[in-house]
Amino acid sequence: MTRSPKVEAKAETKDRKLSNFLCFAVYSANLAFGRAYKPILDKVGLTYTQYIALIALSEADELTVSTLGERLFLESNTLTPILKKLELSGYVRRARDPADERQVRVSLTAEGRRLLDEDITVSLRDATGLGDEFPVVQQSVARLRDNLLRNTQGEPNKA
Amino acid sequence: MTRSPKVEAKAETKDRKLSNFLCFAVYSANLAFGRAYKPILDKVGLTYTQYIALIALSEADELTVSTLGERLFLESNTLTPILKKLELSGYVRRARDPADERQVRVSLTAEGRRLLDEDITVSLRDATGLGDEFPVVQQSVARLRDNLLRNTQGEPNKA
DNA sequence: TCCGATTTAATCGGATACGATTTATATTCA
DNA sequence: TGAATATAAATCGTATCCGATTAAATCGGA
Repeated sequence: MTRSPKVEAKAETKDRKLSNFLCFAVYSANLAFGRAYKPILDKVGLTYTQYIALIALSEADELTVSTLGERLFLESNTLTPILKKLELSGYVRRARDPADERQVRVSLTAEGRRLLDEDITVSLRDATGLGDEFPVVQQSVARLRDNLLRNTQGEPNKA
Repeated sequence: MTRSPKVEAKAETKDRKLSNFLCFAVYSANLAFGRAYKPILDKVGLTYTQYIALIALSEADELTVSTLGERLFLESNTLTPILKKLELSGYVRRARDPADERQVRVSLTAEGRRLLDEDITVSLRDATGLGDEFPVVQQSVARLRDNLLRNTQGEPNKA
């Protein structure tokens, strides 16, 4: 009943299914989240990423673009256009820091803070169907992210 | 030691921190995966999404664009440009189905199959740092995705 | 049979991601 | 001081995502 190495190799090949890929689970779950938020955010004229940026700002105001980017894992090339739209929508203020004109400080407007206080996405907590597992999954995925970033950072062409 | 409702409400407000958002965890983990794959996929001239599409095709060949889209949770508006690039790269074949000219059948080329057989992303399994938890997290995230899609499908303006 | 309804891809416009570059400001040190 | 360096944000080109529409092929009922 011992399986030969050849059979095991073949079994491994068989295992390469989409459903076995953690990256695909995360990829498709992210798409699902975006679609779940869409109808809710449409009502306030926000996109998914814009909403996430607002949440980041609710934690600490007057952040620079780079600091905000560190929290969101994004850089100015992605963030700047998003913040400009949020400014145009009236949810955010952008202003050059007088002490260092290179930096742009971003903060919520009263309108932006009011929107976040409404907590428009409460209903989605149930939609995840995770129940008590919710915080566990959250922790696992966050840890996964941190591990990936740490273990693949700065070794672009190792082998 | 009983906390007043006001205190609990304040605690809930505090909970609305970025790190506590499951959607943000998934969002940022997806970014992290994309960055982890980038240096590996650059060597074979593929993008993250293109690679995921190839994996879906490795399971079943001669899929129509819609069927492939069902597995990837994407539609032709996103998939068509990706498949055209994969065809241009030589990893995929696209052909109208003679039995129904509306449909386009997609299949791997020998080159595409050879690429998948190399299993170029083995090294990333360690980078997740999840160890034995790997399949558990995968299942949880997949379940999260399925729940979200099921619980938010077709009720675009419920309340 | 034939024409309207349906189905399938493809197209188009807007909004991210992101590598690479550019611009403006600040710092450093010879 | 002032030229080289460094830093922060913005810009640009490419590749997704996705809602809406279009074009082509098929189906279905009178």
